[in-house]
Amino acid sequence: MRLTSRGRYAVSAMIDLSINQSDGPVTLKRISENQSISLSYLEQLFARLRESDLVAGTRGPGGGYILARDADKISIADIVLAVDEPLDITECEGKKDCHAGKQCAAHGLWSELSDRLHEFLSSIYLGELMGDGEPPVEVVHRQRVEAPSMSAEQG
Amino acid sequence: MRLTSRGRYAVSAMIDLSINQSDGPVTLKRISENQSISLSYLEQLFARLRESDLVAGTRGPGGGYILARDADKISIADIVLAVDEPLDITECEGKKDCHAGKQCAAHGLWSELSDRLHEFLSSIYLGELMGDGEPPVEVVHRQRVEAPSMSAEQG
DNA sequence: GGAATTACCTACTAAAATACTCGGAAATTG
DNA sequence: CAATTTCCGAGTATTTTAGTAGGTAATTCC
Repeated sequence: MRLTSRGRYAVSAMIDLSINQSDGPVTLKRISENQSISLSYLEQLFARLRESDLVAGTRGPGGGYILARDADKISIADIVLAVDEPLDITECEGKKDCHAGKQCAAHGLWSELSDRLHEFLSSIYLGELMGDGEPPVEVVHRQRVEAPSMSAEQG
Repeated sequence: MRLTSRGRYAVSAMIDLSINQSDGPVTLKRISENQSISLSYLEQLFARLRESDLVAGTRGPGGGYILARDADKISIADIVLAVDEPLDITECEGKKDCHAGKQCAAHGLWSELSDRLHEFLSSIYLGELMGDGEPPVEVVHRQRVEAPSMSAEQG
C-alpha cells in the first residue's frame, strides 16, 4: 500500500464530492475548478473510482457524479486502492533467490507494517471525516507485533 | 505525508540494518544484496538517513552503518520523512485563489487526514516491529474529527 | 429533431520522480 | 601501500504523474 499525490487527489476529489453532492450530481468540471486538477486527469481517476463502485455517473445536463454508497461506507483505503494500485514489490514472494533467513524476515516485517497501515486507512471513513456520521469503530488498539516465524515460506 | 516505494526501500533497509547490526556495522553492500537495491541508490538513501541522525556510518574495513539510536526510539515516520520529503501540495495555503468555502473545507479535511496518518506512523517504532521491545504507547485512540471551522485562514 | 451538456473512452505527450550508473575522494584497517 | 567502505556529485534511463487532444454516447431542454 502506497500513498502518492494521485491518492491525495482522489481523496480530495471524493471529499469535495461528498461535500457538494447535497445539491445533486456534481460535475467533474466543478471539482476540477475547486481542487485545481485538470478535467481529463479527473476523468481518469473517476474511471477507476467507478470501476471500484465508489462513485456513479449520470450523463447529460444536470448530470455528474454522486457517491455510489453512503460516505460512512467508503473508507480512505477504498479510495487509495482504487486509484493507486498496490505495487507490493516484495521481490521474494515465492521466488527462490530470497534465501529463507534474515533478509526474508525484513520482508515479512515490511508486509506486517503494510498490513497495519492498510488496516488504519480502512478504519477511516469519508463520512467520519466530513463529521456527519458516527465513527464506526471507537478504538483501534495498538497491538504488539510478533516477529514472524522464520519458516521458508515466510518471505 | 506520502508513502512511496522509496519510503518502502528505506524502511526495509532500516529493518535489515536493525536485524543485522548485532554483528557490528552493516555494510551497504550487504543490505544491497539482501534487499535487492542498487548500492548507489542505497548510498543516497543513507545520506538522508544520516542527515536525519537515524544512522551513523564508519568508514574503512569492518565499517558500515549502525542505528544512531535505539530501535525503540526510531519511528516509521522518522524514516519515511527522512527520505520522502513531505510535499504537501495543498495549493491554497496563503494563496488568494482559494476562496474561503467548500473547496477549502476539502483541503482542511485532507490535512486533517494527513496529520492522522503521520500520528499513526509516528507511533510505530522500529524496535517494536522487530519484537525486541515494549510498545512505547499502549493504545492510540481513534478520535472523532471535528470539521474545521470555515474561517478564511482555514485553507 | 437539434443543440447543449456531461459522462465516457483512447491515444499521445510533457514534466517530474525514481532508481540507477559512473567516477571519483576521504577515512580507516591491516 | 593496498583494500575496504563511507561519502560525494554529475549524469541518465525508466517509470509515473499529470495533462492534452479528439473524439463517442447518453441525456436534457428547447
